[in-house]
Amino acid sequence: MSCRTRFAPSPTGFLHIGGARTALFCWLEARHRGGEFVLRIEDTDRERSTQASVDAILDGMNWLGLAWDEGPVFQTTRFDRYRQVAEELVAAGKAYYAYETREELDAMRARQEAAGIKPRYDGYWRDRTDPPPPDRPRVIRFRNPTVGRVAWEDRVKGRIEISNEELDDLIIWRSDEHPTYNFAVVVDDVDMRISDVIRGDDHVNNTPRQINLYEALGAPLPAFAHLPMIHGPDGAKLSKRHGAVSVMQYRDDGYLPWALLNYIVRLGWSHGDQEIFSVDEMVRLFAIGDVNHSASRFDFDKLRWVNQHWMKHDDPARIAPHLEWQLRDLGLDPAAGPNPADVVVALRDRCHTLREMAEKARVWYAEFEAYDEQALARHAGGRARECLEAAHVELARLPQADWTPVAIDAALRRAAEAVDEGLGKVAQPMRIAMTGSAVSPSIDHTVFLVGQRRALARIERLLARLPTPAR
RNA sequence: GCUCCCUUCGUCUAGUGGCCUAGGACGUCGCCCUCUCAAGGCGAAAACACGAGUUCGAAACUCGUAGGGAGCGCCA
Repeated sequence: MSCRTRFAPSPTGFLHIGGARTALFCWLEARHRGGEFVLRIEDTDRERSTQASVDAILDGMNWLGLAWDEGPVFQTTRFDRYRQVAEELVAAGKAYYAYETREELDAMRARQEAAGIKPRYDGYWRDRTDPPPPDRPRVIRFRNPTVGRVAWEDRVKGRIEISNEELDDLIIWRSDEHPTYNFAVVVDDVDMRISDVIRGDDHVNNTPRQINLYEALGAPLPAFAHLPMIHGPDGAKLSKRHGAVSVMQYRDDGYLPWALLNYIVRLGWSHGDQEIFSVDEMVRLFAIGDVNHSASRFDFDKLRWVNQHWMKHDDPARIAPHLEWQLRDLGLDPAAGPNPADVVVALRDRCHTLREMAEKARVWYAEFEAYDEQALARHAGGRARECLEAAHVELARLPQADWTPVAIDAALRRAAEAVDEGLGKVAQPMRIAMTGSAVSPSIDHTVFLVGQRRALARIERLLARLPTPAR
């Protein structure tokens, strides 16, 4: 059987980090083995499912670049099929009608909990042949085996075994004519010929009853792989405060999609000591069997480091479009300044996200408002005026074709020499002239990106503000 | 309560009985480099949850204990 995996979110929210990693692992396993990856939307719960969530999930998948080969398949389009299978099971004696009301079931559960035993359906209608009572809700329950054990070799966790005595006769068809989750999943996975069910380990407990369903349907069992959870930095469940926001929030915050993938692939999976993986490498090296058993915590510091790594080591031209997106998001016009790829080169050692990069790039796309007074006080006194004047002379002299960081560096060094000072004495006032502050990338790049005309104008602007020396 | 799962530096992890005086990475700290800020280089502190057992030998295997997580719906 060739490899077919699926990612099956329910559209009741956006795609968050946990879902994204599940999707990634499903996608990687399929790609690695040359198989197919199916996207299925589990929208049987009409109350909670929304179109907005469907769109949000699709957006997230697209942004991450996790392309699916089939789907999205909506479960709501398959109700006839679920009903047909449920009725076949009844006809085959593998499922039966039951007529309890919700209130009766709640009361049964309450009694069992009070008695300190695991709440389970008592099987009242399991073997009853009396005619159906009138005016009662009717559901279909699966006739779960009562003896024996269910076991499977989980591809992540190893052998897991549970006694059938722990299971009860689950409802597969609700009184409101909807299938239930555990049933729809199995019918879909069988029909879609899913070979590897990869999902969060909150589903381990569902697996044995699903296996029984497979067997009742006479369907071949897929391999199961249950992924450990991802927690927030504090070890608690991911909440809005930390990771449980939409993956799109990571785009807004300035993370590269492939950097986010690199970070999350290492949550629970590793390949020796390697930390950095391109998407191609992940596909080549990933194997679901190498995934860890234990939950992990989301660490923003490491994500930021990985993101910077990719900003530093990728082709700037590949980063530039993402920076442009951020510039626009800040209300800046990328056309009103230098080539964004050059900005990437100047700033990538100094920031961890594209957001920070765009904010720092502001001075090249718009005039800055005011000078940093503290910077002025520290660096604009002494011989700052002479240094700036010398720099102005040298920079004005540069032919346009020589407006490069290398030539600018040489020019500023000549200026420093002319006033008999170290480069630092020229660089700091220049920095203030260029950006208004005492912090910026190396002075040659800073000046280069401002552009020649604007650079000269900015020197003049600062000179005009400095007190005229008494001659 | 019952069932299932998990447990190596603060965090992500390497480790499949001797290569472990437990390795790497993020973060932290120190030094170097330096036109600011970074980045980079070098270095440091930092972990096998606990207890028994198996074995010549255990981070690794077994059993217990503790701690954490998940599930026990006509939710998914």
